[in-house]
Amino acid sequence: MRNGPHTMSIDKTYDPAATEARLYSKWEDSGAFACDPTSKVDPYCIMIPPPNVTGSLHMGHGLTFTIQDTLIRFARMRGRDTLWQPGTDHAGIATQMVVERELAKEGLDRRTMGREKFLEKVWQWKAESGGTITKQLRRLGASLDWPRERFTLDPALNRAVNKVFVQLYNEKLIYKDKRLVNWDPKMLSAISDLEVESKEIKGNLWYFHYPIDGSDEMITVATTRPETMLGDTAVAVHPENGKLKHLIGKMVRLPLTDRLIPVVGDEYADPEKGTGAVKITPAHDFNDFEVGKRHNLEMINIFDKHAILNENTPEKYRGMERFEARKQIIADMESLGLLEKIEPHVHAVPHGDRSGVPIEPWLSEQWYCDAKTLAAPALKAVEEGHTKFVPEQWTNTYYAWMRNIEPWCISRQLWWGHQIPAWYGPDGQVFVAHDEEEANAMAQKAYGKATPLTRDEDVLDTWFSSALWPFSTLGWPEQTPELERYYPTDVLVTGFDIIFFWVARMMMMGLHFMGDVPFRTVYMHALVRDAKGQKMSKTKGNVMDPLDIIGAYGCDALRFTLCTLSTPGRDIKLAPARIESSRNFATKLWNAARYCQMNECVWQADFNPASVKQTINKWIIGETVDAVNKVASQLDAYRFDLSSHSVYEFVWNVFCDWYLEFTKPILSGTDEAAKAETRATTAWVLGQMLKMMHPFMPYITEELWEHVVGDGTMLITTRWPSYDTGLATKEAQNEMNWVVRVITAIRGVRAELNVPASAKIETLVKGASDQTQKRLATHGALIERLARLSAIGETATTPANVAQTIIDETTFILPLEGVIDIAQEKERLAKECAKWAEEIKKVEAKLANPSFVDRAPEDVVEEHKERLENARAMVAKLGEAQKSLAA
RNA sequence: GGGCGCAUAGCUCAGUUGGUUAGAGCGCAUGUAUCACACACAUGAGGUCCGGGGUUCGAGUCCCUGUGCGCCCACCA
Repeated sequence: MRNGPHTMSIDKTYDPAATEARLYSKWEDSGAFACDPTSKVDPYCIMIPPPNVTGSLHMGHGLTFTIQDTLIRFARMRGRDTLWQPGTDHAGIATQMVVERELAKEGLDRRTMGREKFLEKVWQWKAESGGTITKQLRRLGASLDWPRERFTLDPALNRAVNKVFVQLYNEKLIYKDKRLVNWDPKMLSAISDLEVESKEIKGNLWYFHYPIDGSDEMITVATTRPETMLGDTAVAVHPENGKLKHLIGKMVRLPLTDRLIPVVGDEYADPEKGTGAVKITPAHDFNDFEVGKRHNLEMINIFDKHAILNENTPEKYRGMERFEARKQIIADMESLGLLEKIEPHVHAVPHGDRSGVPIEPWLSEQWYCDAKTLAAPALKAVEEGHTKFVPEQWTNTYYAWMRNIEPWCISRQLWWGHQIPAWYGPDGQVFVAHDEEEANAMAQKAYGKATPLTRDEDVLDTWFSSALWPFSTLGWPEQTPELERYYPTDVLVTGFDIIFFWVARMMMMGLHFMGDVPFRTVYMHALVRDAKGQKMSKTKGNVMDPLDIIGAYGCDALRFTLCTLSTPGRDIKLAPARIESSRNFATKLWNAARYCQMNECVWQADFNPASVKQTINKWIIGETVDAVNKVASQLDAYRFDLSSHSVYEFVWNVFCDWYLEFTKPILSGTDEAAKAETRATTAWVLGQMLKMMHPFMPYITEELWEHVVGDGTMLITTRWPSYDTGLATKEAQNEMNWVVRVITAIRGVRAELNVPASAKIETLVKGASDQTQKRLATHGALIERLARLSAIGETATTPANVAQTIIDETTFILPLEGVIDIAQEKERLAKECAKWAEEIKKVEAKLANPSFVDRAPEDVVEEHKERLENARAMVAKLGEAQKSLAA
């Protein structure tokens, strides 16, 4: 009879843990995850957003990787040659901070260790903890092509980074500049604008008097940062400010210092703000820097890299930390009688997103990338539709940022990262080269002799190497078959929080170096929040660990839940109840499969769905085809919520609730031909369900595939169903819908009249058409079983005191005399009658409106007419039924 | 200051180019140990589609406006 593994009976309960461990290895070992660069079929590629190498899986990962895996599995089943490129990111600042913290526990400090020793430690740390995230990805069922795993600091990727750097430098798109940067005094590094987070701070506005030189007059300025006054080199007033413009050109004696500074006229000074006069500290404020440039002002840097006051400040303040200096200066100004007042003031203060400390605009020499130039083609590519955002509204966010893009500060004063490929000669001459050898050769040429060079100490912003990810992982700058085949990739799946950090920069670099966009579509998913909609955070204690959830409910339950909640434009509120219901869904499928096995519904490889004769089988095959197509088109539209819902509805509400119940009378009956056909159909439908569920719930479906099909194939690599839509017939659908309506109606009457579920009662039909007669002959046994009837008879007249329900032209009579409460039944009928009467009123009003009849499309009008007719018939029949009760 | 999103059942959310009686899950109520499944089955209750105005024969859906909530960017006088 049966052969292969499917002869093993399906256990009474599904054991996710055992299944997940076994099947993941089976898939991975079989090579199912691997792409085939030599293949002739269409490629499909997704680049993983590389998680931090030392990180561990959180719910945001859970979501993004579930979506990616769902897409990859779906594409794979549709016969595409899929590459889901795995890898991890070195995450410069984040990782360096983690390792520094670890070292601090041992009483070690990177500065005393030195660069080389420290980097050794970081690599060691990476070796120890770097596997965590990839192991966890496997637990999610992620079907990544593991042998192709890359790390952003791999030597090959370093070569790509250097090549890009050198070329952009030669094209003058990377340059060194001395200007204000966002300086993080804790990290002791410059950071980019994007790494700065504004935080609302309740501070003060201090009003200081500055004496005008050679007069008794004072000019008053307001500041939130008193300590910077030591670096003031001017006071600005608006050139048209009537009250203050007479001071332009005068000199001010800057208190606490001996310096004389000018009053300048500049439009930056807003007469409405503060006192109308503003102190100018060009070395410590971005706006003041611009004012300083316009007026050729001196720039006095008063901080060292720790934001401690330096030798450019009066001796008294030297060595003070910035906030300590602030207090002292306020006190000193007050004792000089130069503090006018203090006003409470709420303002935004920039903080380093990693260090959490206020950043300091600080004058230093850094490497910059000319993002404006690179952004132009990246903007155009989206405008022309070469890359599309889903949901579309993110396009605007992308545009807005790209159009106002500023130079990108790419150098970091860290050790962990790609060291900048620039070398300096003794005189400071710069040699930007692919490697030291090339730099030496350049120096030899420049100096006419071998000259020792020192390498730039800085490393590149992590996002610099991430920006190259879509092509560096494929082997660029080598012209590999992979690069040729998988670039541009199909879709990038990511959160909107890194649209600027990463998406925009991949676009810029991809277009510049590959001449094409890195991905055709960008799918932006939401943020995962807790059940109450709060952001998950350790401090709030509301973090849900995906691995805990997997342990408790199974991986498939978590994945399915995340998909169902993935509605575009809405954050995901992850409630345990939802995960539970997904787990229940998996159990439902499991039990349905058990039913099939118990009833010997055996998969037949040569089953032809067009050959079935039984209406229930024709019907379910049509429903299956519809469901498969619906799921596919919803997945194509990235509607994971709708597609998972469609799957759920079909499996539970169509297959389990109705079809399996329909099979029962046949499978326990005596018509062997019908039985055989139904068994084969059931197995076939179950197989199709496993296929359509597989992208969402890979484990349980693969496990059941072994039992149901058992021919040694793996579901992961089977083909997604594609059928002739002609398999769905309107007749079968109408007929089975009618059966469902009859059963539901009778059940409803029974329940409302409190007929015990165990009581089998008779029903009589009155006024049945030929079609209904025929249908009753076919499906009578089925209706009897599901509506718990003892028999279905016929009558020409309505007996007294019975319950009735009307389906189309037919009245179904439940002779419950003595059982039912007449008054209650009357009320039930009256209620239903009222509902239809309401409908009549509404539709009549519409049809009586001449402009509706004139202007609405004909079919809509026709439909309304039918509705009216139907409603009138219902009212008439219900009226009759009521009369029969009164008799 | 600039921009974006959301508001539908007690809760979480669907609702396609405007067109039957606005749907689902959870929760709730009632009943059921029925031979796949109590993580289940059956039946039911539950809605001012945020307020106001407009377009239209017809608006949950389109436009304007108001309110509430959330997010992004800019902003250290």
